[in-house]
Amino acid sequence: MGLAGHEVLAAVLQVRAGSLQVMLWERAREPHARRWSLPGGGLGDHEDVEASIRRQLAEKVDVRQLTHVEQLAVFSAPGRVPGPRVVATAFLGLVPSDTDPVVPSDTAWHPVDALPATAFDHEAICRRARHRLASKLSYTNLGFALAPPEFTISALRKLYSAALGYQVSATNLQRVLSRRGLLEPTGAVAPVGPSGGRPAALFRFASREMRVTDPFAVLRPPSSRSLGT
Amino acid sequence: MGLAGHEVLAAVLQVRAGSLQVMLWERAREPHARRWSLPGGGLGDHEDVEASIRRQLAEKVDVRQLTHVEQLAVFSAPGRVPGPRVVATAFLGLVPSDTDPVVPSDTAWHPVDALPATAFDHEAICRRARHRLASKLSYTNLGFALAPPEFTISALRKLYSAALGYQVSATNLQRVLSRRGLLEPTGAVAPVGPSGGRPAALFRFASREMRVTDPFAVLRPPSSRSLGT
DNA sequence: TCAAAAGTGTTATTGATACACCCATGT
DNA sequence: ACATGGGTGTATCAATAACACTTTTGA
Repeated sequence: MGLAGHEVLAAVLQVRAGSLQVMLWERAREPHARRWSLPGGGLGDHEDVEASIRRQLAEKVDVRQLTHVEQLAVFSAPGRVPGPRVVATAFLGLVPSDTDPVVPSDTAWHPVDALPATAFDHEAICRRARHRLASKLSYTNLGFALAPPEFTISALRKLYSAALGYQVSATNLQRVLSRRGLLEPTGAVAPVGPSGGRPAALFRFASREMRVTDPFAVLRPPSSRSLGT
Repeated sequence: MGLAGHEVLAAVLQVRAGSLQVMLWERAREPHARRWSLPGGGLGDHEDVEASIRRQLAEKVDVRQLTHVEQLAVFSAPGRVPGPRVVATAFLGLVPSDTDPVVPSDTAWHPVDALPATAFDHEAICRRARHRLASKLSYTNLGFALAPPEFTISALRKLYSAALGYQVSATNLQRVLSRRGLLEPTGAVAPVGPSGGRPAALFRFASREMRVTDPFAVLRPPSSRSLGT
């Protein structure tokens, strides 16, 4: 059984100021000093990889602000970091847009499509995280992890547009999510803006656990209609 | 950086005799003697996890018969195997149905919905592999990895039905795959069976590289039509 | 009364399922 | 001829994109 260093890394994503951003810290020491790096670190002996990444992120960001964590992939190229071989398990983490975690002074948020110079293979991990997020927004209820507990439809539209990288229609977004039973009105309305206009109704996600909502894109099992009676 | 044993494991799936089966070997020694286990082993110092699983599978099955290999997930619970901690990177492997790999005497194929007593967390890995395969058959061209180079529509129907676990219609399967440009006729026809009937036309997959064919189930980007002119 | 923002109704389109029908070949 | 599958045409259904229209409020 090969012995190898094992680290866990997370691309923590949040929609900030209208764009999808990732949390990075600036390396002070070699290797790759002054380059930006994903948070993470070594795997402890008595924790699994998910517990480990949650523990390590707790040093950067309040755990309660992490609304979703999932494995992305293993990165294991022998030369991915200088020196002895280190295998990395990469994660995607999500933080809702209404929080502004207090981060250490070496840590900052960067728009995912304008990354600074990054360390090691961390840019590839960011790309993977972005892609996973965009995919899951389409076929799961993962939007809850980016959104505050309550939000207006136009706020939600901005979140989805930023995360997907293209504009989505508020009208159709509401209808798709409502038909699937993901969205429910709270009954309250948001305060109105400086320039008037109708106050927006507030909504929440019906569930804050990730659930697949579109399991069979095609090749669905036979409908119950043709089986019944 | 935590040091940990690292192993790679693969659930190699094939449609055999009309059912989806997984390759397992029977453990001779403790721990978990007489239980069935996924092929794999330790990660070497100079290979990444994918090279490693391909190398280790080569001992069980001719590499050229492996039409697809992809990462599933990391399994890392501290107690997943007795003794010192071992982290496992699990893979899905696929073998086309027209091959019958020569396997060692301790190794055999088992239908995935009637598994024998399995070792460690290997049953969970098999479940994960099954689920991944079924999902990807719906939104990628992954069928090529289960199918022979040429096949009739009804043979393909049997493959998809076995892998998905429910009957699919030959008519609609052909149309869905053709519309997406995945399937192309070879021009040849298959030899006719003992009881007559029209000879079936032969088809092949246009590409034998995995490609996503249904990238946006919903929340598609705006169509080119509304952007043009 | 007007402007701004929110939300609804309606149509068109796309892509899938279900199913009837026609075709080609061996016996 | 006819039985045995293979393949095609077509009706129907479901979900979504596009867009015009109505509603609600503040200035």
